[in-house]
Amino acid sequence: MRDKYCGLVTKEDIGKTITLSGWVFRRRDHGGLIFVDLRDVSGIVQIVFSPEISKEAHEQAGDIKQEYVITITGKVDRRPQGTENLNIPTGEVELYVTSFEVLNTCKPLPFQLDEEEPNESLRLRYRYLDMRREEVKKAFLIRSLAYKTTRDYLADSGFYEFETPMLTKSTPEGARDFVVPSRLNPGNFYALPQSPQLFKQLLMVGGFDRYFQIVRCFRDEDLRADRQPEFTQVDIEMSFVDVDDVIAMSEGLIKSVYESVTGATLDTPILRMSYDDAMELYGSDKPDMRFELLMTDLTDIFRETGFGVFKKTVEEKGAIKSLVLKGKTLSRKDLDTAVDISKEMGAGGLIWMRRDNEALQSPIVKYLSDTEKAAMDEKLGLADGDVVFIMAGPRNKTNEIMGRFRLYVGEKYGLAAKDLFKFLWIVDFPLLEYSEDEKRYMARHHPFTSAKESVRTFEGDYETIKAKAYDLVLNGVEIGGGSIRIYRTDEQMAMFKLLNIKEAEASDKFGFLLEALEMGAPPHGGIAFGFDRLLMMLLRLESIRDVIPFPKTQKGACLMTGAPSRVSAKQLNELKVKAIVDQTGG
RNA sequence: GGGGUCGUAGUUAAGCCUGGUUAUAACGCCGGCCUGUCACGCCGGAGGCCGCGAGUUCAAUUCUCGUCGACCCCGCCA
Repeated sequence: MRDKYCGLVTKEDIGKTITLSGWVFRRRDHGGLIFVDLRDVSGIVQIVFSPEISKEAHEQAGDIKQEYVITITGKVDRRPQGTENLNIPTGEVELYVTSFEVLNTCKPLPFQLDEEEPNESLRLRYRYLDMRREEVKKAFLIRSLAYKTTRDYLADSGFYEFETPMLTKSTPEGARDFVVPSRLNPGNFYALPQSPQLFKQLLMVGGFDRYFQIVRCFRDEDLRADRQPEFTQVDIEMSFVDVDDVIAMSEGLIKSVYESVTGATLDTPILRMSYDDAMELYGSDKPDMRFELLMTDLTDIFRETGFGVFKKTVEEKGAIKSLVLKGKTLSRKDLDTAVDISKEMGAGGLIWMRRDNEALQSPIVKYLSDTEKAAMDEKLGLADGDVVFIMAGPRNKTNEIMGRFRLYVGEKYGLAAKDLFKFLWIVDFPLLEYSEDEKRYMARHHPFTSAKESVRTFEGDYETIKAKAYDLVLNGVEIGGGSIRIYRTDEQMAMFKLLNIKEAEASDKFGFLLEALEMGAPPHGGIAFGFDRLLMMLLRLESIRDVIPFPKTQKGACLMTGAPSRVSAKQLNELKVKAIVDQTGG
């Protein structure tokens, strides 16, 4: 049906008569001559219908319209001098059509493929048309390349590829599960995996040493620009490793994917930062490193202050944190806006200071002593024109809000160079987090994460225990995370105890894992990368939907198929499931 | 669960703040002309429940409320 791809016709083909097949992209009918850009996955090539070559073909070509599928036979020729199109790879040649056949017609399109991007709902409803658009096609071709790079790298590094069950067991902790009723076991449900976490650990117990899987995962939580209910992870687990081994392997993988996707070089090792430093300096566990704008702790300067807000913060052992914005001119209105924004973010307030004529100007400057002002000048290295933003309050909360405010300032004043890729490892996460809701400690990562010291024998403040867990961050977005796992039953049981998971519950939910740990489980650990997110970032796209062929809307709907939808009473009966909402009407 | 933005020919947008005659443009579509275009060009034409429902008003695309849908954010979520 064809001798080669449209986009691959070259000067080498001049003089040959070849057959091509594809879609009619654009046609330019000059009456006497008709030009058509014929498109397939590889690109486009210009074909010419001329009455001098074939009167019949030229006449019939009047009927072909946008996106008709045609197969043509014609002679490749060099374009007449002066009519070459250097904007396309095949622009020096064209085909004179001797005969063609319409393989399929196409109704008028719901949107044009070569113009402004249509509304996203429309794109998703007709995703198969949207995919014909150049930029969309490109994203999916690159996605395919990224699969290959990933598989090649991991296979070359001694990893074995496995598939793990999609119909599996609901696990507590973590995200809400999607559940699937079991017809053979009425009243019982499978859960779709949030990740293959336990299976990959069991593969290590099974002795496979290095596992990977490019795997679909499911989480029934609310969607965001970078979150879909089903998404793809590159899931990895390794035996006889510690943190540095997993990180080194990961850097190799990320480097090869990054380089194949972007064509640029990635220098490794990637910078590492402790969770504590990230929170203190950037107010985030996924700092955007494309711009500096570090937070500086001013608490010490105001130990003896007379200014009420700061005084109260010091007394309550809170923190006074600041950001210094250099080289930007802010109006009073800009500053007021910043205050409003900070309040929307949950700040009690935001204090701003401007340094002009070697003096600080601020609504609160009259409450500050000369010593305090001088100390600020020195600690922040202030120069005229600098703007200082200050927040005060409980340390963790203030860090987080200031961190979000930092991102706002970075965005508003264009501090982050758009073309940068800044990778960062966050390490030494706290193992536990106290949940006010549940009145107990929760595993920050998951309950199989090992600590940097034995949980079994630990005494003291549990919140100070650090986990052997790590996240990979790119431009302020988490693109992967993992940990070294607990591999001994006694440690695992101690961990469950810490999390207030009762022995009965533990054995009900994870009995198989606990048993496995008793049967010669090797030390092991791993990581999982958000494949869609990584691609989204590397392609500089705004939404994860742009790298997923058939994504869901924010309400979890597929606009093309209409899923989710109601099922028949018969289906529900077979499943012994009763819907609470009315199945017949709205 | 909460906050916000958007919804006007097939498509992308303008009009709406400040209500009033025939709702505007470009692309697409239909008809005609055109032998070197490549976002071809020129002439002509058709195409609108101004998302849906209610309210205010003499009068609503325009103002108000509700609702549906899409998107962004918080909560939630590795």
